[in-house]
Amino acid sequence: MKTTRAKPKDEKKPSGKRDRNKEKTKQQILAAALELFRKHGLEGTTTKQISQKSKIAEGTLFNYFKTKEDLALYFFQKETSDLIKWFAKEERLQKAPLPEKLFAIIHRQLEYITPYEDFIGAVFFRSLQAHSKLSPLSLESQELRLKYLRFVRDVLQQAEENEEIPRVGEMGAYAVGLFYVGIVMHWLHDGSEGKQKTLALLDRSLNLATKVLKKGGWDW
Amino acid sequence: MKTTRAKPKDEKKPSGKRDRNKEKTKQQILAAALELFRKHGLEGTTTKQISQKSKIAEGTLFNYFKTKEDLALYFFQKETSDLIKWFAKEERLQKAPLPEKLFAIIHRQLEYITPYEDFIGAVFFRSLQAHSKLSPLSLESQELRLKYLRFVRDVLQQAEENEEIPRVGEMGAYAVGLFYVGIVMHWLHDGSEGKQKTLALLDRSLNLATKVLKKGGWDW
DNA sequence: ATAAATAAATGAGCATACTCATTTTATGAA
DNA sequence: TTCATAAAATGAGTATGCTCATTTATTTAT
Repeated sequence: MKTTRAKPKDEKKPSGKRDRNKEKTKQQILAAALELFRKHGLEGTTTKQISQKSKIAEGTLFNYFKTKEDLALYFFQKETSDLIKWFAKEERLQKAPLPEKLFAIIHRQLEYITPYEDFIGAVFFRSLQAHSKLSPLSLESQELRLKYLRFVRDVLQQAEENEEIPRVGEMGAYAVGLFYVGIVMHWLHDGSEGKQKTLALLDRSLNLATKVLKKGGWDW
Repeated sequence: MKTTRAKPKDEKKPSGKRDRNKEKTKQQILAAALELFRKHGLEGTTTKQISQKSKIAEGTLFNYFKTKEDLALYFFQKETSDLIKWFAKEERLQKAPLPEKLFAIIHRQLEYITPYEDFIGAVFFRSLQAHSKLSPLSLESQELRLKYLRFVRDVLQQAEENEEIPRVGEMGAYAVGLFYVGIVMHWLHDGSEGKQKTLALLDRSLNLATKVLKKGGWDW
């Protein structure tokens, strides 16, 4: 095996063009879809438009993504993984007190989704639902949630170790996640300039929660 | 005006048959839809099936409900109004301490949705999203949310007046609503016999929350 | 009772998410 | 280079949610 001519750039696998094309096509689709979703929202974007903009046949789209929602879900996958990467680099933030950390994290998430407001309104809540066999989102969205919860749990664990807060364990991460859902809900309704109201709410509630936690009584 | 013959049963408006038929048809549709949603879920039920079962033409369905989701939303409208009626009759419960009240309320909600689990999985979260102009849910679901929040606020207000808890105001209702969302999320994932785990979680968290609230530090 | 006006029902037709049998393209072997 | 095989692209076809011009049923006026 691996007999014939040597290729200019060495590659682990004898294949090449195929994989490269595949990846390129996938990226084309994602770029086109995100652009269209941002401009016209989820329902306002047809798979035909996406495939045209990606310069592929309509059928091809479904070789890459099982459903249009799957495609939309990719946005949240990227959002989550970008968030985690970003946080890993923010050294100053790592040492900040917990409420500041959480504020920065959620604030960044809100900034990230800002250009996609309409789209988010239509998809965010669906991205939460898992299981229901009929929904094609099930498995992937499940994984996504877990990834996010793990990230939050790590942040909280650090605060536990620093004795900033008592033990909150898994449930703490779950609570923060739910809190985030509530914040996004508020954010979607928030008509104030620059969504100030949501940011104020975010700040107040995080401080309150931390104060309450510090005060103890968390005999879970 | 109002000249001609007198009708046997006096009616405010001269009309009659039309309104009665309309109401009957609406009820037929709702009954058929709920039955099918329960059996086959939301996606598993076609509008054709619903109209056949309702003995109407497919187009007629859309004279009564703008979209299939609208039809699904009716379930939650009924759930909420049934809940409110139920609570109004539960005199013993009215006098119970807050955590017990909230437990009973949420527990009843969970029991109500139990036969529709698959369906709920697909629709519950969508019913939360408002606004997004594209979603036909917007207005009605908004109203529904407000109705529920008002109900919870009243329950909390009573607890405030009895000095069971400090003032929590609007935000308290919002928090309970969000908590309910979290519970439903947990419930959907809960594979334990009779959803015991969710019920245990419900109990524990309500007690904890009340304890924390009583301890004070709620300088919102 | 009859006709005019209005409301409701109808179903053919449309748009679109998605499928699948067929065609095209890339790969490895001879 | 040539062929056989496997992967990927294709687009006509399908199912379904929903629209709308037309038909049918009910009410009001004469």
